[in-house]
Amino acid sequence: MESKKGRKGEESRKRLLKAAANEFSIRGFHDTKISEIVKKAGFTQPSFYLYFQSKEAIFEELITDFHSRVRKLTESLLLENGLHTEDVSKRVLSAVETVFQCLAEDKDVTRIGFFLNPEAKQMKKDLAMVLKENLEAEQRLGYFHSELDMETVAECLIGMIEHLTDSFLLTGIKDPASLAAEIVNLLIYGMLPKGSDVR
Amino acid sequence: MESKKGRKGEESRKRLLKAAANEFSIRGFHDTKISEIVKKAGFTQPSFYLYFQSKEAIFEELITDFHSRVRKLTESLLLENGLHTEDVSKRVLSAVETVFQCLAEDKDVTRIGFFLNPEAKQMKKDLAMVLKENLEAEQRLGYFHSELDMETVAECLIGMIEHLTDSFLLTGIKDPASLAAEIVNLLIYGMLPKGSDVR
Amino acid sequence: MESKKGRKGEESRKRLLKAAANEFSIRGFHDTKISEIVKKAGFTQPSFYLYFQSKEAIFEELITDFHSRVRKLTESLLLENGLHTEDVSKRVLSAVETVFQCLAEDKDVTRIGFFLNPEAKQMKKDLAMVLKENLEAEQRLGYFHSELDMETVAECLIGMIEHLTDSFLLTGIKDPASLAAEIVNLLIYGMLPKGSDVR
Amino acid sequence: MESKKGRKGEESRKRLLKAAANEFSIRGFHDTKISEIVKKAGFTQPSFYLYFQSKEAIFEELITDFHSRVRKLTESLLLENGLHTEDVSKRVLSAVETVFQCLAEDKDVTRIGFFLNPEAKQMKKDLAMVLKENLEAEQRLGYFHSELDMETVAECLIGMIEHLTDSFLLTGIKDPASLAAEIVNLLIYGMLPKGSDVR
DNA sequence: AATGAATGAGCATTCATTCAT
DNA sequence: CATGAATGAATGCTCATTCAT
Repeated sequence: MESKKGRKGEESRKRLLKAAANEFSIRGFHDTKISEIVKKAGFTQPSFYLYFQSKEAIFEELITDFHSRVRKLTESLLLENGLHTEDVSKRVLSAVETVFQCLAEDKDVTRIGFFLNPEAKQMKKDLAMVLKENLEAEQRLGYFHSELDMETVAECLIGMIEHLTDSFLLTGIKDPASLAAEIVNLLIYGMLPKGSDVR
Repeated sequence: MESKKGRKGEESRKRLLKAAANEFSIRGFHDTKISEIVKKAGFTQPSFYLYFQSKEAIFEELITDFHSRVRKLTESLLLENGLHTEDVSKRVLSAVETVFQCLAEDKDVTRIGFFLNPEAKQMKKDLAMVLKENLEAEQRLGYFHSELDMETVAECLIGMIEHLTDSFLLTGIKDPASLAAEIVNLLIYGMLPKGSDVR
Repeated sequence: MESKKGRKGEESRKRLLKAAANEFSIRGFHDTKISEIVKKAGFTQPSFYLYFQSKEAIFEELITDFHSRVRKLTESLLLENGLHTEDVSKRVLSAVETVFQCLAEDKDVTRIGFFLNPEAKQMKKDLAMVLKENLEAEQRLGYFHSELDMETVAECLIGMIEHLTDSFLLTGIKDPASLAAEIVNLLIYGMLPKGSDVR
Repeated sequence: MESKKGRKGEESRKRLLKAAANEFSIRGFHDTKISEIVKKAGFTQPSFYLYFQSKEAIFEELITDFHSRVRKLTESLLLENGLHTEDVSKRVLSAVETVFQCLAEDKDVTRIGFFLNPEAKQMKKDLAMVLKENLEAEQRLGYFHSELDMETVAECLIGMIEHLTDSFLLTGIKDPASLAAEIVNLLIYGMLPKGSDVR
């Protein structure tokens, strides 16, 4: 079922995946009909089953795709942890921007994997943990003040990323770079005016 | 159809609403079956249609409930804008806590109205606008530094609230007060250590 | 699903069972379509699922019906074993006739349970064993000659019953009494002419 | 379409027939899928249609094979009718054994042609008629007692053969010779003990 | 001689909804 | 106020079969 050979088959498969990603991202799992996926891809219904076992299966595959993309992201974030550029804010900025770039790669798939997928919660938790570790490393080096609970910070960061992705990134209103800048600027420097006595 | 009088009828209606809220919040709109709602409420299928026109209708009603709750929230936030306690952070804290309290009132309904509902986006946008206005008022009074784009701040705030609500509030892990404290502490004072030269 | 109350429901269920029995017996499991069963019973498709879980389920139920009928048969055969009328051939005749009568009770169901059902083999084996025991009891009393392997005899009997049922009983060509008479006459007295020296 | 020449083609055709016979005999007509036949034979689906017009066609061909085998059988039975060995029982034995031998030749094909095939009934009828004629010939010569209805006897014989074939021959539990012996012994001499006064 | 790719036609099943009581 | 019984409308999936190479 998935061991077809030729170039053409591989291409048809991709066409179906793309059509499915789009339909799922617009309509959600249940309101997406195989008949629509297949029509969008220019096939008839049975062709679908030439490449995928079921509606669930293709959904799963899209999610798995997203999963592996996120895995690569977390790995790259861990690496970044090592190299220390002169400025903390630059390092954090770079990390957040990397996240947004990853989420911008394939918008339909992101919508599915990051928002529709019921297991997305775990994925976000994982991502939060990586961010937390990076932040704690910086904290130990004295770049952030020591009382901050970095787990909370990481969760807040995830929340911001999530919301801004949904509202501005996937809608095409803003790009990864500026979203990252906004978040980091806010987070790092806080909202109080320059001279105010902090605590 | 929806204006039955008797005490008993009113009670049955509420039982159905409650059961529906729970089912929807667990399973989402499409995976929720009338048959399950009705079973949970201790009725048979036709009884459902004694009180609600359709599956959509009961979902809408739950959303409307949530909507009006949120409307009250925004109104109270606007009012709070007027009274100025000694400390900015206290005022912001109070506002954010109010939001969390509102979202904690009925968890099932919040899940539906804030996360499942496709129109939730608009509601969040509205909420963001109110927060933005409050923040801008404070900013004009010099409590926050002037370059901050308060729209972005408001959106970030919404993101954090959203995520923390989903992960900690609705799961019962944390309460409104502590969640509000965490967010505000982070947002207001930023992450840099006390003595660092800000900008 | 199967715990409906009213008289009417019970009646509808029976109508479906009857229609299904007929369709299955004519067309076999696979060529029988729910749509036909339902049409024959005067319903629309979904009604079917009001009473039966699936096509498999209704087939199973028919088979189970047949099974319990056969079980009663074997029990009555065991009882008959006790009462000894004057004549062996009469006793055997009565047993075989009982079998045919049982198989004639509901022809459609017999066709399904005795011929279509893949588990029919086991049922026939069981039936053969009961017959064998009865025959051996008679044999021990000296009514049959002692070298006969009663297991073989029972199997042959089953074969005859099976074939005559299929060819003459279910087609309505012959009745239980005459079929039983024919078989028993042949079996008991053999084919050789009266005076020939047996072995 | 069915008249390919080459050696290899002929061989492929046979491989398909064999695979089909096996699948059909195990699963029956409807539960047998072309895809399985073809996999078993080591081909891809379209190859099937290189040799057979349809699923029905290959089934028919297998049945026809069986048919011609049975035709040869009946012819040989008619011939045997002529040669009179000293003993009736030996002649009957030989006939029945010939039948079993024929049915044992290719078990898969027998299962298909003798049990699955809806036209098997007619074939059995034909076979019964031949047997009947043979038996009547013997009867006229005084070898069997004259009141016996040889049609019934023939039908009973068919029933026994059928059942024993299904239960013992095709399962490999017993061989043609012993099966024939058991049947004939029972049929010819009957079940009553030697000395009992017959009728 | 054989295959990768695609399709037409059909069927079981599900679910929201209604009718008569 | 409530229910037993029934249905219209979809949709996922399977399978034999064909086309182009």
